[in-house]
Amino acid sequence: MIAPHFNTWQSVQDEVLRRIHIRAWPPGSAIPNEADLATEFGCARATVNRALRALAEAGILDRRRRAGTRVALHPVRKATLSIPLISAEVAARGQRHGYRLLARSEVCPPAPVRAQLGTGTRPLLHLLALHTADAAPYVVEDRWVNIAVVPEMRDIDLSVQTANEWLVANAPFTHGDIAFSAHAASAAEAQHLGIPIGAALFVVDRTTWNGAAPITAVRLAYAPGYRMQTAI
Amino acid sequence: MIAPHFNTWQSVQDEVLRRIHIRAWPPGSAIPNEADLATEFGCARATVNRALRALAEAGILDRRRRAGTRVALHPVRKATLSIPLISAEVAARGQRHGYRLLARSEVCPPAPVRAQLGTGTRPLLHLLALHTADAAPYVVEDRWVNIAVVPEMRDIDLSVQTANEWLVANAPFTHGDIAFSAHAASAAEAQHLGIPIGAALFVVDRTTWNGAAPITAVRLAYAPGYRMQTAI
DNA sequence: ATCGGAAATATGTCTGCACATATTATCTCT
DNA sequence: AGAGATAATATGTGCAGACATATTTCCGAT
Repeated sequence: MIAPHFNTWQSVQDEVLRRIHIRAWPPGSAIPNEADLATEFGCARATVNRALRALAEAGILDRRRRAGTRVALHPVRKATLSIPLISAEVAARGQRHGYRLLARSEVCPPAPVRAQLGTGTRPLLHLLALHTADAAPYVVEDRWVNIAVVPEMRDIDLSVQTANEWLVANAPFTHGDIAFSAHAASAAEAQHLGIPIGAALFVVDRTTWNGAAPITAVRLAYAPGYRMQTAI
Repeated sequence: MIAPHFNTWQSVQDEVLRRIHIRAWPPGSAIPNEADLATEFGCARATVNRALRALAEAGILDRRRRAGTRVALHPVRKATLSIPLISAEVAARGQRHGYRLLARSEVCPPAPVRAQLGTGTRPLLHLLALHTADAAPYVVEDRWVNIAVVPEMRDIDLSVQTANEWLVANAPFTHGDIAFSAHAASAAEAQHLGIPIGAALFVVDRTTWNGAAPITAVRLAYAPGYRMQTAI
């Protein structure tokens, strides 16, 4: 038998996937170690490592030092979805993005926002805006900005530039969290989106920090019909 | 000035992030090439490559051969969210998972499902099931299975094992797509979940293929209050 | 000027080697 | 038998060098 030859980490990855797929390596089973696979595949261990590491990142394999590599028992497939600017999102749909600032104030936020950001009773900049796609309401943006860490924002004309655009360009964040849910449209949301009260809205809640300092919390309520899609 | 020394790809990554943050390398600007950075950081080019590649995968950097590396202009942050089995999801919340098969039939699917799977007018296995968490309704599962590619499924008792559990163990998929949206509860969904008709439901639509052969299309309608959360 | 091919360049990746590190297995002493 | 120290092992990662590949730039022929 002639030993097949895999010289790229992609081809190694494909071969590993193939074996998992034909159940030569069934879920839960241990696969040979990197050194053995490298010998069998006729390539360097680093190449095998690259392939297996990528598969582990994708959730297909479980790897632990000394314990070896096994095929994930519960293949927790990971979907990666990109979080674009709303203007880019609308443009990608081939529509024209519009934006209107509906309200702006500096007030003490309600308890849930305070808890989320951890800013206590300090007043924050509160913004309410409507994004449109080809003049149709697209998403209502309800945002709280920790004005203490980005005081420059007080002087920005947010009727021409969206808060998010200014923030991504001027106040980068180190980390954040994002949550997706469904909510019934409030009276205000219904009015801005031109839909009945109680309609099902796709809602994205995002909070971002720069180190320990909270930057902003935003709730995006998308008009009915919105789908967030990705490949797995 | 003493040249700082970075010997792990993580530390290189941290330093690059730091420079992006302090705007030494502002959005859109090109950063030095790998060889120069390796010299400056006192490490191998492979180490710099590892760090920059990871940042590119995260959407922080844009890299192109010959053109070099630049800080992403529109930081399309990528969120990765894992798609667990529902039983694992419920268990992770510290609740007990329950499952009840509500209906099972082999019929020709409606047009949207036919279009999604591309199986034409061939009859498919249709399943309707309710998952519970600590006896409370959790999610309604509406699934179509391409029985032609997994005929063994005809003989499975799906009242004890969920269709998804059987499928992940016996009919692995090569790729798929997943979409998230919000929908108003239908009469049937409202009844099964014990909620009013028209309540806002978080809906996940997932379709999977094995190569060119469609395997299954499933719609998961979660009970109100469900949040899908991840870090960015 | 313009178009096409050649040169230059930055990233992509492979190799072979070494050592680090986490975790498991084993052995020893009580 | 049990607890704690010790060895073994698989993965994680670093390094130096080499070649591959995609793109851009440059230059010469028309």
